[in-house]
Amino acid sequence: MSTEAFNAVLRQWVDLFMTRSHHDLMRYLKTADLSMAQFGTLMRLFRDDHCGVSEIANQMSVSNAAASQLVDKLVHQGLVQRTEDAEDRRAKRLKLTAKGRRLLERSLEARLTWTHDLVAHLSPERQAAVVTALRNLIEASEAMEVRDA
Amino acid sequence: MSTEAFNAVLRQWVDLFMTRSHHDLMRYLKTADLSMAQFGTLMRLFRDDHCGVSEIANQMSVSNAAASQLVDKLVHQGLVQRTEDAEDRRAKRLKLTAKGRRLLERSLEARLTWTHDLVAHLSPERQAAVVTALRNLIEASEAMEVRDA
DNA sequence: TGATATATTCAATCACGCTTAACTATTTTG
DNA sequence: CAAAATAGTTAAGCGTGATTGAATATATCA
Repeated sequence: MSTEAFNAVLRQWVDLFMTRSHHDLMRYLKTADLSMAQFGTLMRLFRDDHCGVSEIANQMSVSNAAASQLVDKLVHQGLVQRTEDAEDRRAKRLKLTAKGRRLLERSLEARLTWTHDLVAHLSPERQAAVVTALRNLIEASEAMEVRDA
Repeated sequence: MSTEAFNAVLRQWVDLFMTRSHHDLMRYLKTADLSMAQFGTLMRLFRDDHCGVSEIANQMSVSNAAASQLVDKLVHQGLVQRTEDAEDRRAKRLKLTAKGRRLLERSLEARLTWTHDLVAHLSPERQAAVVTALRNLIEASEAMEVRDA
């Protein structure tokens, strides 16, 4: 057992999650009129605000110019706030607005539509076990360094 | 506790998973030269092969014409097999090729890069608990009806 | 100070994917 | 059997988003 089983089951779960939630995400992005790169940008800012345009470019695997345009649209939509960085005035500091945060939260919600009935298929004991296990997983994830580029 | 806690922790996990794995997926799709819709199509076929063009269109929220073009590209890349349906000769039957399946599997792998060190941050007992819990989750998911459009 | 590197934006261009509309082939219906 | 509906493909046009190459402003270094 151990590592292999752990990775295998994690993989299986991700696989299942992705195949089931992809459709919902696509529909949501279409109604919200967001490109995948824009959505990724919002997610990046959700995780960590203090972030410049170059970092977005790197994150999304596009050019700096493209990232600049992309951010510009998000700013015009009122989803992102763009201010000068006081310490390095070449750089901009990007931040989600309250509106942007709300939109992102709804998108996560959209990916979970299919799980609404999931709880009914699990006994209370199993539900509790899942909750504990996921909490441990989350805790462990947060303990890890956030990988960069 | 119960349902609310269950949904909350599931949501939190999905949130974390998405924000961490999005970058890896983007990079992978870029190197594999796949659009998000193409990737979604592969995932759809991974879940269930016996599927026509219209269903892809519905799944991806695009027109039939767009789905047809999209599928055509995947066929030319050797990722999807397109054959006539023997029972209804108007329809086509789409299926992943071995190559398509491999590509999709690697893409799932790409999304799990960041979890490679995760196991080190969990005690063996907790690892075992996670494995059990996820297996239950997977089992429950598979017991559910697959939602359609 | 002068030279170089970094962060971002602007402008022009280009390519890709989507949409609509027309068309073929097959099946179903009345 | 004729008419209508269904499944899919093809073609033309369009819009969005990406790239490259400059331009601008700031920062760092020798």
